[in-house]
Amino acid sequence: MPNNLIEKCDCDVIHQDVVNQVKDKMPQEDLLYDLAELFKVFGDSTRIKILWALDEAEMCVCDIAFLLNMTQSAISHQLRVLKQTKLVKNRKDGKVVYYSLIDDHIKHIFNQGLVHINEK
Amino acid sequence: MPNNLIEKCDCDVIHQDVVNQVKDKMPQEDLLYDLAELFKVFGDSTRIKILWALDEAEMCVCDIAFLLNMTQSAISHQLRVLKQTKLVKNRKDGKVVYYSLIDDHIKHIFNQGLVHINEK
DNA sequence: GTATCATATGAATAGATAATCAAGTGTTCA
DNA sequence: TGAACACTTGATTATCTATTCATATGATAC
Repeated sequence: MPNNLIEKCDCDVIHQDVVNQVKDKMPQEDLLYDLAELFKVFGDSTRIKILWALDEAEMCVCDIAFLLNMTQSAISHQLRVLKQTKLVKNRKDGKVVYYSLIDDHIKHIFNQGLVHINEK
Repeated sequence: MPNNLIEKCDCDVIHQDVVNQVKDKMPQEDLLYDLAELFKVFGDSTRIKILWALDEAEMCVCDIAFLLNMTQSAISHQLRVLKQTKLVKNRKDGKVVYYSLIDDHIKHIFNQGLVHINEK
């Protein structure tokens, strides 16, 4: 154990061999952080609904707000988040802005999540 | 539009046909809520790390705390969340509590997430 | 121009949450 | 029995976040 590290766990029963083995197999810190950030985006039912809806059809902000019975402002804020995460794109037609999905893996990730839920 | 509903969007350009079509295809509100709750659990890098680690090997609280350089208490709190979500289980051996994964879909969900990240 | 409409945005607020700290279980072992 | 240990738990706190409200932008139509 390097002595320049302040280890926060001072347990005696640590299984060093197992821990080292696992440590070697763990992905980069950054990658796991990015992964958590992605799931954080999915971790809100409003955004889940928006993504699910956009997987069915391209829609304008107004349509989504009406569909989910929420204010246009709330939807707009969430669409901003989804756009920053590169999950949705938009096109402008006059005053109206149409949103659609970028990534076609999304539904697959959702379905895998549902598998877990149905098994509980 | 049923007049007993307070619609929060009063736009004029709503594409009624599209909205209705999407509405029919949307899963139950509860299901999408549960799905968001699941992803919320994945939306924290500490929990992601714990789950990834436990996918490699069964470990005690102490091992995980040491591996992630966090306090045992913080890990214990997160393990509680993961247990409530039925993502991990534990067994007791004397003073030591060993945790392991329940669901083998988890890694698959993570890998799908990574596909999205790598495509950005 | 200006009125209207669809959307965006910034500030504010209420609610959620992750880590910390301190105290509590329950087990082992001397 | 009681000290030591692995872990849990409850309260607290700092931080984050989703919605709301008010206002801004940018396009259309008159």
